[in-house]
Order: sequence, then C-alpha cells, then structure tokens
Amino acid sequence: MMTKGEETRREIVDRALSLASEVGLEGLSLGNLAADVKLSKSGLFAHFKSKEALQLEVLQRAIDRFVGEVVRPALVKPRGEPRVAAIFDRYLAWISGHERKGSCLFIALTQEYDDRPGAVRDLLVKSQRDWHQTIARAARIAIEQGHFRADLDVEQFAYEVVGIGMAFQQLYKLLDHPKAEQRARTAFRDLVARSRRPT
Amino acid sequence: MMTKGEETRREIVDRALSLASEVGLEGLSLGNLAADVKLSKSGLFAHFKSKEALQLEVLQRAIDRFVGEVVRPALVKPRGEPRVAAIFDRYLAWISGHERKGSCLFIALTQEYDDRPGAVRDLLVKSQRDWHQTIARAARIAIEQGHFRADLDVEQFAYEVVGIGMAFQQLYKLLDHPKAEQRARTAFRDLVARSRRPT
DNA sequence: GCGAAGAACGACCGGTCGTGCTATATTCCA
DNA sequence: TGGAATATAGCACGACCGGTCGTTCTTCGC
Repeated sequence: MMTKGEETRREIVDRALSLASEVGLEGLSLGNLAADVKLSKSGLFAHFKSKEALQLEVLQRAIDRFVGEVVRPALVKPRGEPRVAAIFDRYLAWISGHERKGSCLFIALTQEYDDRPGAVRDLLVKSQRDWHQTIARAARIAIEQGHFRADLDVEQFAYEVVGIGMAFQQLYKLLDHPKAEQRARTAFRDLVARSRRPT
Repeated sequence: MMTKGEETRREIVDRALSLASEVGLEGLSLGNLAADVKLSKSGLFAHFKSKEALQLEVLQRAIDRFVGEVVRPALVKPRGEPRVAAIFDRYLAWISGHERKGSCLFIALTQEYDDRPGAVRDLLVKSQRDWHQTIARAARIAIEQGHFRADLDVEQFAYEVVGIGMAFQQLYKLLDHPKAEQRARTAFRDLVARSRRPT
C-alpha cells in the first residue's frame, strides 16, 4: 500500500522527469512544476529538502526508466550479438522517444553538467560510466560466444555506439533529418560487421 | 578605424561567447555579462535591442570562430584525404578547446535548442547543416582524388565524424576519461580506413 | 471517532531576471 | 572648439526564482 504522500511524490517526480526532458534539470522551476501537478509551490516543495534533492530523484528515476526500457529488456535476449543488437535497438528507440518531446535526458545533461560540479553531476557521471560498461560487457560476451573478434576493443566499441546515438539525436531532433534513423542503423550495422569474427 | 561603440560591442560579444560556452545561451545573464565587461546592465543592454539579438550575435561569432579555426585552415591542405584528416584534427582541437572551459558551444546548443523554436535555433540548425555539408564535401573531393571509394556515402561519412566528435566531448569533458582522445582518433582512423579505395 | 501526524495552502522573503525610461558623460565631426 | 551624435549610468518595473513561514485541511492508527 502506498501512502498519499508517497503517491503525489511519485507524481511529482514523474512529471518533473518529463519536464526536465524539455528544459533540463537546471531549467526546471518549482513554480512551473507545481502548477503542472496542481499543487501550490510550497505544497510541492514540502516533499523535498531542496531543489537539488528533487533533481537527484528525477535523475535517479530517469536512470531506472532507462534500465527498465533499454538495458533489462535486452538482457533477456540471447547472449552475444543478438543482445548487442537489442541494446542498440532499444537505445535508438529511447532517444527517438515515443511521447517524449525533448531530448534524451542523459545527452542533454551531459552538456548541462560537464562543468557544473555537484551531486547531480556525480550521479550523472556514474550513470554514463555504467552505460558504457553495459555496452562493453555485452560486446565482451559476444566475443566469448564467438560472434565478435577476440581482439575487439570492447570499450572502443561502446564509445562508437554512444557516438552513433548522439549524432542520431542531433540529426533527428535538431536537424529533423528524414534519414536520421537510417544513418544510425547503417553506422551500427557497419560497426557490428567489422567487429565480427572473420569467417 | 573602429568607433568606440563598435569596440565595446565587440568586447561584449567576445566575453559573452566565452561565458556562453560554460552556461549556454539561455543561461547567459545580462547582469553577469555586464559585470564581466565592467559595464552597467543598462549600459550593456543599450547595445542590443533584445537578449535574443545578443544571443544571435554571439552564436554568429561562434560560427565565425569555428570557420576560422577549423574549416578555413583545413582548406589550405591538399584536396582529398589530407584535407579530411585536417578537418577532423582541427575539430578535435576545437572540442578539447585550449582555454575554453566549457563545452563545444554547438554541441551544447544542440541540446538547449532542440525543442525551443526561434531565430537562435534557426541559425544553429543552419550552422550544423553547413558543418555536415562541409565534411561531406571534403569527403566527396577525396573520392574525386581517388583516395576514397567511389561508392562512399559522404553524408554517412559526415554523420559518423560528428558522432565521433560528440562522444569525444562526453568522454573528455564529462567522464574525464584519459583515453578520450585516443578513442576518438582510433574511431576516425578506422572510419577513414574503410572509406579508402581498396588497393 | 479522536487525536496525532502528515499534506497542502497562501503569503511572503531577498534576489535576479530582461527590459524600459531618462539623464548625464563621452566621442566624433564640421 | 562647439554642438550633434553616441555611449553609458541610474533607476524602476513586473515577473519569476528557490525557499520559509504559520496555518489549515486531510489522512490514518488506535
């Protein structure tokens, strides 16, 4: 059973997450957010000790969502290349983001916090390191399965996947390029092809 | 000869550009900027009709700098692969950015404006399309020179270069990864290698 | 169903934001 | 060098910011 407070608190963070995708975590304003969830500013604020605490919860929720929508579903796929492909597929879907209006929060925050120290940045850094590691780990498994070359640099592989994703977001969201997804998929297909074990 | 007004106006935009690299164009505040150039807020404001006008000038200055530091120096290199390599080299240098504290302004603004319509966004979009085209054009010349495969998709090539650059910025500025530059150079070397005409 | 704990409210704080207006100081040209 | 043009300052504005307050209404355990 969820108490009333926990419930609205959940609502707040959910709505804040969606808002933050459009304006970032710094651009998020308590007044706007309160109006959005139909609370008074003070009523909303009472749920958090500070704005930074709220920001941290929002980022953590985003991380949970990302894991739930991108990472975990891929983990049920067969080990090796299929899993790597699933990760990329979900990653693209996450970035193009169904109902999500704004950008991928993580990519946006990368810019917002790359020179703004603090707890939010620390959590962001950790999440992004984890993400690189997740990709690298999947690639390493693909090596073990004999799908990928034994001498493949899995962290380099992760680097390039992330690059493909970021460029995709720019082409798709900012430049509104009709071939954005095709570009991304081509780049990934190519990357996988040259990561495979020579036959 | 430059009139006094033009001179301080220049100073303002210069300083604003450097500030914007740290806080973005929206995060830029007239008060801070005025204090920085030792003017009163109103004295500064008198030079521009609005904040948006200032933002546009700042972005235009950034574009001019980018052309001057990245594009133009590469154009003096020999047509073909050397020029492509020079573009990438200068691009990396621009992102890691000498004295620049913050991020590459264009990558940052990509996030800031990908869902914020207006003149600033329009100019940004134009500049980024130009950038993609600049890379693609250099690649096309490399095809003509017989350096690159005739069937190379030059826009795909540009897409991947941009991706490498963006991932580099994340690794370098946010994650502070010691091998960031190596990762970027490896990715590019690989991209060029598979773009070359088979011997 | 009563009383305590928790949730939400409205008013308000000191600050900062972008942007006017008016007046003074400085620059520039005839 | 004087007078017009320009550059800067001072001040005030309304809006909004994150955050605090005391108060009231609602939930919940006993």
